[in-house]
Amino acid sequence: MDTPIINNLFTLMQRYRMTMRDVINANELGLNAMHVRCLHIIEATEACTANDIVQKMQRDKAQVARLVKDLMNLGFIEKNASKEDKRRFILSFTESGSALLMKLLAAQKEINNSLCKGLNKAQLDTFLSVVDKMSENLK
Amino acid sequence: MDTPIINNLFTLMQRYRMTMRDVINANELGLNAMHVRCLHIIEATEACTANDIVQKMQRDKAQVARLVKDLMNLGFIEKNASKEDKRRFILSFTESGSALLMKLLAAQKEINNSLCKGLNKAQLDTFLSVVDKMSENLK
DNA sequence: TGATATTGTTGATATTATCAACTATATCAT
DNA sequence: ATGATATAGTTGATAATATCAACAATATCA
Repeated sequence: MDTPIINNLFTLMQRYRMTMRDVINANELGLNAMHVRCLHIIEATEACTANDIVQKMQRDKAQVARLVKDLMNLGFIEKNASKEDKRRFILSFTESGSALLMKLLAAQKEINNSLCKGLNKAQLDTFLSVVDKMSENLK
Repeated sequence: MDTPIINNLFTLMQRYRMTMRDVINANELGLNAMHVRCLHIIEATEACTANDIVQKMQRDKAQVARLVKDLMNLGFIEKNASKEDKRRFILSFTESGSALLMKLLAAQKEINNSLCKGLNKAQLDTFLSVVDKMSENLK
């Protein structure tokens, strides 16, 4: 049996997680990789709610609720009930959260750069379209 | 910030894990996804040892030791000390393990097919080389 | 208005991952 | 040959990630 494609992906993801963990540990915060992903999503999403994070990360809402709670307890974000829909809470950064975010964005960019080193645009485009097609195939 | 490539990969891996879990549950054994990956590696590796699995899965040896122990307790594999090096244990399938493997290989193949549906060889080749290059970049 | 759906929280638990300490065996340099 | 160092594997402790079910509050729709 020729080893399935997915194994190469497992290896890549493993390496990525380790790289990410090093960065996070280097900054010595009470955070893990999923917290960081949440922060990035909150930043990138207009009036982000917990449910937005659920959609974008494709994770269970229970998991997300806990990550958000942690981030609030750590004082990086706060939530306010939406005026249009009181079930929703809009997430936003505190001052210390914004400061943290700056650092994380810089780190993320650096990781992304080293990830893509030696690859040209055509390769990356093909890669991305294949990834998305595969996700679609499994939906 | 354009969302980093890795997010698309996270989504894909998540979908893959869910697909895999469905298949495994359908087989209704005391196994999880990592057990299944171990079995595949044992099958694909001549005189496979725990350390081979560690290398190929890029996981901690403690984690692998426990997965192997589970598989033995479930009666799917057995281990025998290598004659050349008594620290090593060669892993092999029991009869019921072989039977299980047949089913898992079929399932794996099916998943792999649906994963690659609608993608041509050139795309898949580029994809794989990019994945490997990225792994290399993070090493 | 009542039935149904959505958003988010919590409890319980399973799965996956990490690190350190340890045993046994092997290897290597002297 | 012996002692130092390295490797293979095990176990304990714990952290990180994920899943499912039950629930409260609010929204939507017939």
